[in-house]
Amino acid sequence: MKIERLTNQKKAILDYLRSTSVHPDAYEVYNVVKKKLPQISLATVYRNLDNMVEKSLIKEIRIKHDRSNYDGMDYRHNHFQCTKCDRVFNIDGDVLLNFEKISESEVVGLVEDYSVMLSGICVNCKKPGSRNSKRN
Amino acid sequence: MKIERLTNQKKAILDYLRSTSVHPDAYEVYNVVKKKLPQISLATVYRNLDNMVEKSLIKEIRIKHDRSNYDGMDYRHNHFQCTKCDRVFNIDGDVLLNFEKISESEVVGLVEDYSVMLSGICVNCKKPGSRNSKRN
DNA sequence: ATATTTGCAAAAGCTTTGCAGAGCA
DNA sequence: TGCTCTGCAAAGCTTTTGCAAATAT
Repeated sequence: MKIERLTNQKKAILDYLRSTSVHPDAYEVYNVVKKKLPQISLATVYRNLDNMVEKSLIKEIRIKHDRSNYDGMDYRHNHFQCTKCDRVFNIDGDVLLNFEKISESEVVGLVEDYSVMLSGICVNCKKPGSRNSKRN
Repeated sequence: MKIERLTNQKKAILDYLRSTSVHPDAYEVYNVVKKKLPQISLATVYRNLDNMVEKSLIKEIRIKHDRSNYDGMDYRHNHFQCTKCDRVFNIDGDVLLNFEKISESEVVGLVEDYSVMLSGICVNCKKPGSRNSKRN
């Protein structure tokens, strides 16, 4: 992995993502950061976002089907997406343990559905000597 | 909403998605369906996938960050994604109620993390007279 | 019969990449 | 100084769209 340098661009992007809960996409990040660094380029934003996702400084989430959005909050949380306005809200606390509490009290709104994505190492990749690699 | 016609193309696409658990993307669907209907076009596949997602015949899921994948299984389930090979496996049963059982028994593999997306109507959109609409 | 759906090709939109110069360590 | 990072522009990919012909009902 490449050696890491802390540039103003990277700092500004991370600062912004840490300060907001609007889950912006790359272009929104670009527009905000451009106020501080007027000649930053969109390509730099993309490169840094990728970089920060890779080292788990931020998370990539899917809100719309044609782009990535980014979540810079550094505490564990989950999400609630409104099916009317598409906005995504953060849900603090452990959803799995408190699902009934959350849906009953309607902390964020009326919960109608949910989907869970577990992640980890699958049975195949756990086998000793397994050389599975990412597919295209 | 438009009146609906059942074309061979739509039938073939749905048949394929109902028969597999590989969560293909649009291009993979196109390549499989092309064996039955050699001159089907990729645009038709996209149009029908959109259409079927809209009326909840299938689900759109995000496996890779640059495209949509599709899940045609018509029973309720959730997913487990391997961080090594990126493959996505179905998890039957209620993950929220059986999370410990699933992670302890390692049904699909070693569960290291999870994320939950709830959905429904947010507090704002629930307000009477609310006219929130989808954002770009 | 006729309005929807398809195929084709082109366009659109998000994201990535090559390269020369700028800037961090 | 040396090597990474940036900005710019172009390219790459996935997805969408216009339009005339085909097709479901």
